[in-house]
Amino acid sequence: MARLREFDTDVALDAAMQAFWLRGYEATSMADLMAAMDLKKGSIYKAFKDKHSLFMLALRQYLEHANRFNRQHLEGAISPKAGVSDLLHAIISQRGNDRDRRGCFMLNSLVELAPHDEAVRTLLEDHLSHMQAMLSRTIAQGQTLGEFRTDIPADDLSLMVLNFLQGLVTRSKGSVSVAALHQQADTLLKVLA
Amino acid sequence: MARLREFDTDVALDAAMQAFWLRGYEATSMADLMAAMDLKKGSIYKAFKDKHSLFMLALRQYLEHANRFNRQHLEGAISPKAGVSDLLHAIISQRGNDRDRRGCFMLNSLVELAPHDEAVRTLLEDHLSHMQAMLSRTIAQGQTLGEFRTDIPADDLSLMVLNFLQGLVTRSKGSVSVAALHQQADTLLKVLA
DNA sequence: AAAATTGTTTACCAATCGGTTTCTAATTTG
DNA sequence: CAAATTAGAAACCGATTGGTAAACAATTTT
Repeated sequence: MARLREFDTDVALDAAMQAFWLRGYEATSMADLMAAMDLKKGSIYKAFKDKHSLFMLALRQYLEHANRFNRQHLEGAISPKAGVSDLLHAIISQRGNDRDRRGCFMLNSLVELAPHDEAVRTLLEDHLSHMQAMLSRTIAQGQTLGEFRTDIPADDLSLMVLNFLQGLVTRSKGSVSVAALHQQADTLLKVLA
Repeated sequence: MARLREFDTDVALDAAMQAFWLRGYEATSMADLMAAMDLKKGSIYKAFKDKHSLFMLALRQYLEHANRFNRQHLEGAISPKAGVSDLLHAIISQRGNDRDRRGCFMLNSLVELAPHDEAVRTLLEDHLSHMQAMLSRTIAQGQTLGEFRTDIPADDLSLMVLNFLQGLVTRSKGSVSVAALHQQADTLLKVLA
């Protein structure tokens, strides 16, 4: 080890994530990244190899953060049903603060890159199935407590919630009121009971 | 009028649509479009103004086609509920034939461009609200026939179907079996009854 | 302190980007 | 046929793309 790095890798990575999140992979140029990360091109390439590797790291960081967020809301409530409700409304509230319509970085990447980029595809595949498993566990608990209908397996219900959620976030890329989204979430919860 | 056009505008536009559909707006270069449309650059610019105008025309053409498709399946069945079922399974069947994981051109554009491109955003906004209105009408009919639950307004149910559908198509950008998607659609139908 | 090693900066690279200009070919109108 | 008009082909445009090489600066090891 000789000269030491002058910047914090995590801070720089977070800045890169914000840039990719805002514009997507293709539309984010190295110039954009340099500005966002406040680094010269050489430093970026030395620390993160290339644009694609940097993107993968940024995406991984986002997924870890999203995972923590989801688990906290899903399992931090007083009951399984309250957890599902809390998660839905928390995600919708995030959309309300999203003035640039950035949406969900995971879904953006799924749409833009998953079809042509196998590394992205498998990474997101794993994330989605993990999230579904978590949801399914919570819903199954709620079923034993009588909070959710039992005529449909928890696995199927969790897939429905996930589909609903993904559609809702995608839809929020257009112009929809946050209040309407909250109402849609309540409709889903009613249907699950 | 002097010399007449050697190519069919609609055929060329359809080819452009395929190209944009496959890779998205940013990732599709003029060279890609030239190859897909089998035209030289000059001809494209003379006939379609520029890349963005060409994209808007291609997107409009797609939306018209999608609209016909949706209406035929939704209203061409023997009952409202059969129509909703038909539409869901027809869309899923399309995903099964989508080896390149192109997904839905409308949703791809919503995710990639709607946040930064107002023309795209309003166009898709109109399309989505029109589709929701159509769905809502069909579901309301089904409610009077006793095919759908009446404890939730048709407007809310239609939003749920739309969200579900969008999430499902987005999800199919990863690796999911068509059979699983059909099952998820049946779960939704069960919940609507 | 000298050598070795690593981070930062600057300049540079070929390739490609979307778009235009120029020239030629074809067709209509007078 | 001649003039006018429009389509198509090819060359060309500056700007930008992602990525690299080289020079310089800082730190560790000997």
